[in-house]
Amino acid sequence: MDKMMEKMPDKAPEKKLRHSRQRDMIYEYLLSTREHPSADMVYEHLREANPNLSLGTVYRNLKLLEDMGKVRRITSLNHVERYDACCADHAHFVCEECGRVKDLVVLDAQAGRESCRVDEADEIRWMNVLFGGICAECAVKNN
Amino acid sequence: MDKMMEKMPDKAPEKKLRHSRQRDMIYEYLLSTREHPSADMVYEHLREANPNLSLGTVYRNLKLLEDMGKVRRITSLNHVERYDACCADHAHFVCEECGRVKDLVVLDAQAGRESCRVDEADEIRWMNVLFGGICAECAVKNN
DNA sequence: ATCGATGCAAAGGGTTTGCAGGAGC
DNA sequence: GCTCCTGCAAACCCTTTGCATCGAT
Repeated sequence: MDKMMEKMPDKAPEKKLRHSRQRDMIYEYLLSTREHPSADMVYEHLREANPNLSLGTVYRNLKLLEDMGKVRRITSLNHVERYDACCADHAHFVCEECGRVKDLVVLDAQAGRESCRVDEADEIRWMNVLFGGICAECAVKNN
Repeated sequence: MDKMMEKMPDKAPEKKLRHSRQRDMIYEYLLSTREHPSADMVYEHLREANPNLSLGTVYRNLKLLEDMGKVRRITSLNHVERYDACCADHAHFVCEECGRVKDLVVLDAQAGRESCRVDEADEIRWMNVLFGGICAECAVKNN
């Protein structure tokens, strides 16, 4: 039905990566910001210093970085993926109004898993905890 | 940046809904299944009995039902939204391989919220807890 | 010299929308 | 009969991809 990821059971042929300036820039930007940018936000930001960077390159490298486990994708709002360089277990809060994404500290990720009673036969590879609502800043603006 | 939801602070003009056979069918199907169908899956299913149903109608009604709070949207995998008629707090597990979405009982949703230390100034309207991995069925198939 | 990475632009694919005709009330 | 709703198809928009060229090793 959907064409899901076609990963072989964890032993992909893995062609070797070559070094690339663009990939470095993208990863460094993700490390430096806490705004959880979308591909387009990354593109717009880096393009200032690098006018002929292409959006396709941003997408390709974000996917590579994700496969390498250096970046994670937060499925957010309105069909736009947002990216985060920090891969530790933590949750997010999205504001429905301004789209801002905030990090949340998860006190006990293991407890979170357990509290959801995941079937032991299902293998969990990741968890994504997302809260939505109106952030303090927007609430003030709306008064 | 994104064109977020344009909801007035909770008192939208709200034009009155008229009854519609299509909307009933869609909602009833969502109530009857536990497979968390995408818009397209709803469309394909209902089209068997109703050959000139249109996909646009399915999307429009899913959005209406969501606004009415009768249906919730689970942001899932690969940019496909999936829908669920049950609006109680519960979590989901998506299989990366077959795309199946399973319901999880959340033992204590309030504890879940608290364990993530959401800023008190941010107003939470919903939460979405999603686990991903390989479901038992696919693990067997891959052996 | 090889082969991965890039830029560009076109194609994909899920979702939304404009419009004319049809259905609820 | 006034509006909302529907079907159809085109438009949208984020993301992916084909291709010729560039660049890392």
